[in-house]
Amino acid sequence: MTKQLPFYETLDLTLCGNMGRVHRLCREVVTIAVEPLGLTQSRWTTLVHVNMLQEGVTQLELAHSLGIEMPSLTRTLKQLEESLLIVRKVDQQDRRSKRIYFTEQGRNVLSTLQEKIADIKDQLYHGLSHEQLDIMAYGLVKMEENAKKSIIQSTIGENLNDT
Amino acid sequence: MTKQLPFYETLDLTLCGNMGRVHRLCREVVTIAVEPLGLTQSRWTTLVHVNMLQEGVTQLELAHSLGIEMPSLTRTLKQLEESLLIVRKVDQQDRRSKRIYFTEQGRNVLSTLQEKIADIKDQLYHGLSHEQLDIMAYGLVKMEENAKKSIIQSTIGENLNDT
DNA sequence: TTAATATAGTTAGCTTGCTAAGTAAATAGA
DNA sequence: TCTATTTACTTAGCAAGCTAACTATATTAA
Repeated sequence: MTKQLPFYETLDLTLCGNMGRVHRLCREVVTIAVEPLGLTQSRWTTLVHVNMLQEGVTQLELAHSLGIEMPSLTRTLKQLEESLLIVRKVDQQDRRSKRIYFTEQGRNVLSTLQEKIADIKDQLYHGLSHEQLDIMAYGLVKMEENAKKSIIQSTIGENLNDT
Repeated sequence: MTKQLPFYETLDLTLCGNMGRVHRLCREVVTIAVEPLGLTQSRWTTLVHVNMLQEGVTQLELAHSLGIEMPSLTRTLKQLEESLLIVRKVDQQDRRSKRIYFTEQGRNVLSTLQEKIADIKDQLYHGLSHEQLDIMAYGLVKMEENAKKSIIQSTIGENLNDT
């Protein structure tokens, strides 16, 4: 009833391609839903994470939470600031870092956004049990660990070649 | 032993972000490994799919298999052709379509590529059972279906507004 | 047979990830 | 205290996904 496809075999050929495709599709679903708010994928994701980590978060903390690099975040924050949804304030304790705050308008957009996301979540996970979703989460975390380990080892290999 | 994270809760906030991150990381692992071959992610993925669907496949069939749109594929094929790994021949039965074939050099690259991918697959799936991987596959397929259904419904909604 | 529509592929330009290299502020060492 | 290094962020430009709009060929209908 639950199993269906030989994942191990399927991915033998396409590796992580399936994940990329599903990711693009899910992203598209949300983007269609939030289009009236003038939000693209990177913008709505960023708003959700700012709220999750609390206002006043630094850009570095935010980038880490989103799993993206600083330059990618810089661009998105610039766009959000231009749309008057957030403001960036220099931290007076450490004037290198900037902290993110919502504007009034930003908070309104966030609350509409969260309602829409809740609806979509139900649609996307339809037909999957909490148990199955937990196993998927475990698998994703495991693969992320494995990938990072592998990347680190490649980097060490490079450095050895330098000497 | 297997479960660990509350996926359902985690994704409540970040939705498909986890998938995107894991996808980017896995892609990076392969890209590092195949860099000596001068292949980027889109190029090696395309080579693997051409081989999977057999030489002589049309661009449309290939795009569908890769889960990407034609313009994305056009660019990648152009690069692969410039690197002398494939050739595109106009189908004489239907002169609109083009069929893809490997060059001698392309076949050599493919075989090295496949060895490397097999190694990486083992690394990335390390610590996951076939059963867990099957559940992940099922979940991905299910989410893909759900997402497509949702996108179709949005499109219908748009058309109704037009009348 | 000719005009209208559909299909395969291309081109142009957007989004959002990335790395490399730069600036300005903070910290460590001489 | 003054220089050197590290850190937070920015800028510039590449990679690879996308849509919209184009060309050329094939099909369908008048």
